[in-house]
Amino acid sequence: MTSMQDIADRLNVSKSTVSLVLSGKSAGRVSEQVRNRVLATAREMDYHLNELARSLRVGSSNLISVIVTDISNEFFGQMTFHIQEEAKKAGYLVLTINSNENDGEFEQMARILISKKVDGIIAVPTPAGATALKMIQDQKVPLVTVDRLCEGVDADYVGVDNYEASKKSVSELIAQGFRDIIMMRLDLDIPPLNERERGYVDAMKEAGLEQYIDLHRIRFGEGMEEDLDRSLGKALKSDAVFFTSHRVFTEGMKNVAKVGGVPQGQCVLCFDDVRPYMTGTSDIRYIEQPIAQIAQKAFELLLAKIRGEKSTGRYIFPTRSITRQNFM
Amino acid sequence: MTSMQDIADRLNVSKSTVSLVLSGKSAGRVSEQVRNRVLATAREMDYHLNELARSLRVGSSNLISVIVTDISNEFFGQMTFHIQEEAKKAGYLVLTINSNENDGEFEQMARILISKKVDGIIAVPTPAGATALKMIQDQKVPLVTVDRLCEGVDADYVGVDNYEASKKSVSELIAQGFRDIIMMRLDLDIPPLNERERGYVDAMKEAGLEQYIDLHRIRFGEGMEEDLDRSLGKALKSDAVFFTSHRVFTEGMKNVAKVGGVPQGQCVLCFDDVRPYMTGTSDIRYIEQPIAQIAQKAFELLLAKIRGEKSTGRYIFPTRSITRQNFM
DNA sequence: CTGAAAGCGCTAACAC
DNA sequence: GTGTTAGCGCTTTCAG
Repeated sequence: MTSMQDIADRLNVSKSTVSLVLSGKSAGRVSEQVRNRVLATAREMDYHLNELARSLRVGSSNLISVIVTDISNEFFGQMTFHIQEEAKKAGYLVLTINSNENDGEFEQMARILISKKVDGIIAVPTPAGATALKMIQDQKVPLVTVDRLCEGVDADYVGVDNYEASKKSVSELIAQGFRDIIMMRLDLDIPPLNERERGYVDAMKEAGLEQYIDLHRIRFGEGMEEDLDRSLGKALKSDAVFFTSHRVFTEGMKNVAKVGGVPQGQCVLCFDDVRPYMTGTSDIRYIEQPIAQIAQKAFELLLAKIRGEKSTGRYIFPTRSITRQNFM
Repeated sequence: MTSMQDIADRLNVSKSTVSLVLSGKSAGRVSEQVRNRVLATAREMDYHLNELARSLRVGSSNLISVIVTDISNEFFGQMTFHIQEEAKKAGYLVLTINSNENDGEFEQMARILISKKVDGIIAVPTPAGATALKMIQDQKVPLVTVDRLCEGVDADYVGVDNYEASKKSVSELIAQGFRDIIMMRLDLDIPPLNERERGYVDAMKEAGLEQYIDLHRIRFGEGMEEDLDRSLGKALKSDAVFFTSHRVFTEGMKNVAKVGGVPQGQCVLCFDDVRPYMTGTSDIRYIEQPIAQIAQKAFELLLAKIRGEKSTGRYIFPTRSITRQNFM
């Protein structure tokens, strides 16, 4: 394919002149005439810049990466989408990576990204992702973590107060007369889920309902459906069920479909937007995280880091409890 | 950061030797002793290959790109996910790009990807994406198109028979006694939606139900909610409503939530997996596209192209109609 | 078995 | 205003 040299040869100018023109740095340094001829031949010869060469030379790739644990989780899908839109505005492309909640994959991917010389990484750490995060930092690649705080790693973080959000929503349910509230959570040892569990447990205790506390741990991946099947029998007899994440909710719903739907009078509570599911007569509510804001903040922090900012911070955004009333 | 030269200097060997070892090409060309010392110091000095330099030298980046029109559409989200998994196995990373159904963005992104020297592109073309596709082909970047056939461009294509799938499902509804079946489709001039519409219309006509044909076009983006609001009044009074894509379905469901859910006895039909929505007493069915297979085939074709395959082909996969019975 | 040297395509000093 | 030159970090002949 055509290179700057090719254009230079054709025009009998040097490739530095061509470079100046094509990279828009010709202002006052190249004559109008030459400029136009370069531009014209570039078009004519169907020239496309070789970013690889440019990146190698200038030491930055205009590429960032977003590593999430499960892209098929709508929450992360949305987050990635918003980060991409922000990145696009700033002239960055984004490599989307899926770690599948797997520490090994996370580390391996971090290694590859370092090699690729990405300009920065926004990551949702896997359960034991600290080593990978440290490797990223050792290589001086700008890093911001999202959704899950990783203790022991001094990196920017943006997320929500999962404990408070969970506790508040459960307390609301209790105030409205629900007693037998059970919780379905994934069997992953990650801070958000642990916090949501703690919020639930504390809310129940404070209301004197410890005898109703009922926690179901659902395996992530292999065995999920089986666990869901087993737990759902119990769930169907309760007053309310609290799904602690979008993924366990949708999977749970597939199972609920098998047994004829959510029982009359039961309330379903879920973390993350499930608006499209609030269609029937059943009472479905959810806790909304401000995804767009989280994504925006994460990218903003990353950009600051890329531009040399040293200090790190933790940013907590507020959640909202959504009940159907909000739509009427 | 450490380079091969640094390691070479430390060991008093040449960087070519280091390169040989580190790229695994040392078999029988470098002594066991030197090999081990190189490996050890590389680890010690925390060496990470600079892929940019390698790519520039060898002329390939181990990077492919997937361009979809709307990543927040679950169908495309899943597709991207599966392509990523396939790519990972083959040692490729994937740049996920969102064109937002916009021809201009599509073309601009194609241009950037060409500059980035991606090894191949899997694209869902925008409505008038032919020029961008041609540009990609002119630059000899391997290309396969998915979901939407772009007439006038000789590229690999993988998708489903939208006309047949739509017609068959509508005919089934009619056979089961539904008459007043209305269709909700996005206002995008793209082959799959046009085909699905044609399938619906033909099924209705063949059953002598042309007087019931009722097509609602919903704007994509700005105005979507407004259009949905207007159309849904009508929809609620019909026997059945056919949403032609996942996006219009979920958006529609948000609206349905406002008015108290799907009316008793009404049937909702949709393209693409909506299993988690089949929870209530309402009759929800869907047409399933074999996403994983489509993704796999697309990547397989791309890989073949990357490896030099010249001929192009079109691959059509079968769909399945899913009704609740399948889950019992 | 190991080293020297060229070059991928570009940018940025620095000269003229 | 324009050209020369060096060099980003790597791979790959080609010698020895």
